[in-house]
Amino acid sequence: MFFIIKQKKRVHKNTVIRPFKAASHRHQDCLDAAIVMARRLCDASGQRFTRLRQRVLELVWRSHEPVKAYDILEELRDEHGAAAPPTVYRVLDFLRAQGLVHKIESLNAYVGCGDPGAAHSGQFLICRDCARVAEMDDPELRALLRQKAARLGFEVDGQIIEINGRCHECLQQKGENQ
Amino acid sequence: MFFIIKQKKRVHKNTVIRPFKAASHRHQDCLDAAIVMARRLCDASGQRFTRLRQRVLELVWRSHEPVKAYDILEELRDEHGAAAPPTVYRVLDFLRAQGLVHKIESLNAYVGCGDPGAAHSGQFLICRDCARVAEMDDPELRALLRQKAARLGFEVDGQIIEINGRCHECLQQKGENQ
DNA sequence: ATGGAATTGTTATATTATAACATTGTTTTT
DNA sequence: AAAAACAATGTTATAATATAACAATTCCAT
Repeated sequence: MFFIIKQKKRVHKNTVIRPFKAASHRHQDCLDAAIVMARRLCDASGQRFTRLRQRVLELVWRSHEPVKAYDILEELRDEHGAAAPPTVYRVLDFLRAQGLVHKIESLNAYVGCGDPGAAHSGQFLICRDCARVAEMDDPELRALLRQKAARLGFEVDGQIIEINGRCHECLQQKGENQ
Repeated sequence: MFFIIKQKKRVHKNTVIRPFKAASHRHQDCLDAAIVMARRLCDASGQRFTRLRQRVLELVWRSHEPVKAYDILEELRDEHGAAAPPTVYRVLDFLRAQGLVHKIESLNAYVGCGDPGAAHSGQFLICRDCARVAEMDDPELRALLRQKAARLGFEVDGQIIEINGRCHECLQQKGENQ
């Protein structure tokens, strides 16, 4: 008797959560998507997605480069008079708690999360030429890390991974300039 | 014809560069070793291992917990009158450039490197109970990271890995207290 | 000993972040 | 609808981290 086992072709789960987008991409779409998702998530979890919170999230998503807290602050001041550091940091803390925003520790700056909802601490690729940031959330990487730590008897409950280097586009440009 | 291939037992290269030491360890030995290595390295590379630099390195190695720049500053002031932030930051920059000290980005704090000489940006395990830090430098981990990044066309030239969790000792204690 | 380079000192200020309490806004209860 | 309870934001002050710019000192090679 035979069992024909259909070998499931290993689906390559896409671990790229926030890719390096082509220069030509319609960034407004990124922004819109982020806001829609944020609203949905907040609704679902009973949190209030206030005007201020939305505005800060928009500012974080203004580009694919990490944004500094004090840059956000300055924008808010231009737009709406008041605003002091706690305003910004409180909102950033809120957005981080919801998984909508990540902090890049090595830059003291903030980026929008490409896949909020699935709580995670991603793995960031930081291009030193264009300053943009991509985000991965790779299970293999996480697993290996956990395994290596376990060898020392260490129990992982969070990881910060920030990789510096050059993105595809900048590498190409470098090639052209030679 | 046969070839007998002696399967080389995979030597498990020790990737732990700075372990969690038992509470009972003679810490003076850690400190002494660090200073000796530092002097040797500086001699070899024609750098000056001055009194100040040595003193700061000693302060960084005072324990296995990361040390804050301003704590070092305070110590220096107690000992020797003057001293201002630039003094400390300059020395820390020097020690980092020599690979003698690492900065833990997520803590804004500094730890001594367990294996200076071999230039590297290690992988840090940070215990959230006892605050101590261990350092690994695992080639597999580095390779996987590089490989995953390469899939996105990203060329890695440095990584920051800081893992939060609980060290072996603290896990054991937690067990006892239950 | 002297000129040049490296190191350290000094003063001022920039950058990043939080504490503590007051006010306003929103929801729930009555 | 008024009041109570809570969440969010405003406001003031200050803490914590880090660098710029220039002066003084120390060290080393000649």
